[in-house]
Amino acid sequence: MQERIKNMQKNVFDVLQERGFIGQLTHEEEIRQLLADEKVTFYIGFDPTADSLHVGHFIQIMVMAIMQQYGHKPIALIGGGTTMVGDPSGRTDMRKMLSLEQINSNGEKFKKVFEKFLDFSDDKAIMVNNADWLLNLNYVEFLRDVGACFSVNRMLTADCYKNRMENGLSFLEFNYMIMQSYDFLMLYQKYGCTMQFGGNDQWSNILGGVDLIRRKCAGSAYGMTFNLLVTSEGKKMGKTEGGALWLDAEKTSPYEFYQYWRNIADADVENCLMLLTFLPTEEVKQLASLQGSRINEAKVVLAYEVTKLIHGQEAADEARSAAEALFGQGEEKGSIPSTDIAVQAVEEGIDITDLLLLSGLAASKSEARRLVQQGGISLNGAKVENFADVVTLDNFEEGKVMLRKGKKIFHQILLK
RNA sequence: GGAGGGGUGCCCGAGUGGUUAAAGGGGGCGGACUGUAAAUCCGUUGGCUCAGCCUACGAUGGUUCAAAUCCAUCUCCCUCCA
Repeated sequence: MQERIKNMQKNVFDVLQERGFIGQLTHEEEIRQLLADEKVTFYIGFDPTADSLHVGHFIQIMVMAIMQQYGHKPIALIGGGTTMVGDPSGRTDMRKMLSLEQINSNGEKFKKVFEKFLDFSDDKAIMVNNADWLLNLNYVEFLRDVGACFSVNRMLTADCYKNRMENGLSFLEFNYMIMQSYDFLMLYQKYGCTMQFGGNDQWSNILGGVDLIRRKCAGSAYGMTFNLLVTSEGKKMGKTEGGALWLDAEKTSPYEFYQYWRNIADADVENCLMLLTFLPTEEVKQLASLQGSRINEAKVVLAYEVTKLIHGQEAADEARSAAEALFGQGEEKGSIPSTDIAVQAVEEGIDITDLLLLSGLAASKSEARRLVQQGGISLNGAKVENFADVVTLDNFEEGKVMLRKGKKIFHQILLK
């Protein structure tokens, strides 16, 4: 807490820069100055394309939270309107079109997450949905009013469109940039929002809005982008077997979530601590400087802190003790992923392959067989030698059996 | 609307009548080594009642003893022209 108060005196711009958030800026000096002198209203947009947010979004949320700590006012924009169009940025093919119902239900889930990280009381932050102004636009009116301000020639030079020139780009998607630019204009007029932030991939969309505000209102607006979460090798982070690393506990369990960060590469520890936790910079530097296997201590802190932010202290504690139990010494308690099985199913004996299938450790029997043949499966700590092995009640201790796949994936089967 | 090119396994991409469950690469998974790291090496990567069978090369129908490969129709995409 003292740390935070001390930080208060610093310019939030410097904090963001020091922590490695900042990517590109439209006007570096002006932005820095404004953030130091004024209470700035800024926005970040989130398109509800899935039923949960993921780590990429979390960085943006961190920025909003930090900005708010320093007295600035975030607008969390839910892209109920823009999702109807679909952002082509960073994509090689067109997005699947989502139904309005789907978009709305996703948007509701996003809302809940924002409420967890931002203080919306007393107008300290607001949440808006661009469906409110985009869905009922009059086409011709809009074209004359806003469309006239965009040069197709210039739009085509934008990176996000350039790489779609080969694979094709529909007119629908081509309009995305205009939609997002219009959002910024709306928020500028309605809430005095003068800054838009986003991931690096949003650069051209943000520029579009800055330009539009200048043309329509002769106003000054600014944009800033943040580095995407990538590994030291430049690969996108936050990918798991199941796709993205989701923030929703239903889609990525706290234990899996914890393990993801616990297993991060050495070289990425500092960056992740800076971007994904509120730990003071000095502490992060110190943790990241640990040498050799001691760097694992930093990974534990990272995993614990991030899990705590997303899933709460209790879930973080459970995930940590589960990990300690499985990988080291420690009482076995906590949240190891598990599957229930009926007693009668086991009484007659169940094939190990079926059990692997049931637990989700293998996607097919062939895969299960392969895993066993390659020595990748163990049951209660003993390697399974034969894929024809049958698991019976004798294998259960206190109503459960522990399966392990590979070195790090554990799964319990609970008798029911 | 016209002319041309193309749709192959998770992705990229070879393959133009049989020996092709389909080269090669990427990614994934497992193993070895380690620190629950990285790098490296080895193996594996459609399914099943697994040395046998089934399903697969955009879709449907056809030619053939035999088709991802030939023909027809449809469909989607790309390039150029309008």
